Amino acid sequence: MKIATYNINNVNRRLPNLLAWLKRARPDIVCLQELKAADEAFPQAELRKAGYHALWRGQKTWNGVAILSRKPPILTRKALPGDPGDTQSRYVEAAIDGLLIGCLYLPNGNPQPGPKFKYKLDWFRRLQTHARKLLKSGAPVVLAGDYNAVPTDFDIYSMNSWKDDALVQPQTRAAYAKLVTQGWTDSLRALFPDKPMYTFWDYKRRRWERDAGLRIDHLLLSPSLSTRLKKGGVDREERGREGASDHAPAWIELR
DNA sequence: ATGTCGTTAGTATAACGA
Repeated sequence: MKIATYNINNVNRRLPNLLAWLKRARPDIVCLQELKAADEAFPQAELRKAGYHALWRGQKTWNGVAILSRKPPILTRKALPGDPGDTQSRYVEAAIDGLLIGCLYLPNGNPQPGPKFKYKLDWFRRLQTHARKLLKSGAPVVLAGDYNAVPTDFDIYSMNSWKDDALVQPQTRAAYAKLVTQGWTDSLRALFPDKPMYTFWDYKRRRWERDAGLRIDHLLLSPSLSTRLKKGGVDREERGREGASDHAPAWIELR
């Protein structure tokens, strides 16, 4: 079973890229982030035609998450618990084919310090709480998405112009590490301990051309799934295509 | 400090988020 996460950076603008990639990569399940589309603007019909069911929580202009799947999904959550006042569309969760899939878009948090960074850390804490409950349930869980967290200096081409960025701050890294040490497996790092495995290249300053990337999209596996991890990768070539998102799809295959 | 890309408000450009 192939599971992918892809920050699509506007699902309607990138729809041709998305459809072409789905055809090439043939994933069974895809977590999408940054739909940047209201619920009613989600391209459900086109994706259905391409063979995918979808569950989504959209939002005009910003955020928005979706889960695509070849088999019909069962919605389990449309928001991360812990703050009923949080109106941003950043989490959707579903049961598909014996798995529980959490699709998340963690806040960027820039500029830091400030209210946006506080929101990021608060959101991270809520994710830790929810993730701990999922682990305790014993269910086979994949938590996939754009974490907006660079786990270590090895996950970035250079720290020089990112020192003050929310993605690399010690608090961000500590929050990610604390989450993983609950018992999750960072699949791509587990499969490739010696390769950076970047998933994002900023549009600015020719960062794609220079391979100045960051690894911020992650697929975390609960213990029962970590033993089923067979293959994984990043479809880097998607980042180089015409009209591409600034992220590339990251994927795994489970036995 | 800057870079890029796209959206929004609201009609030309500036601000904003990522």
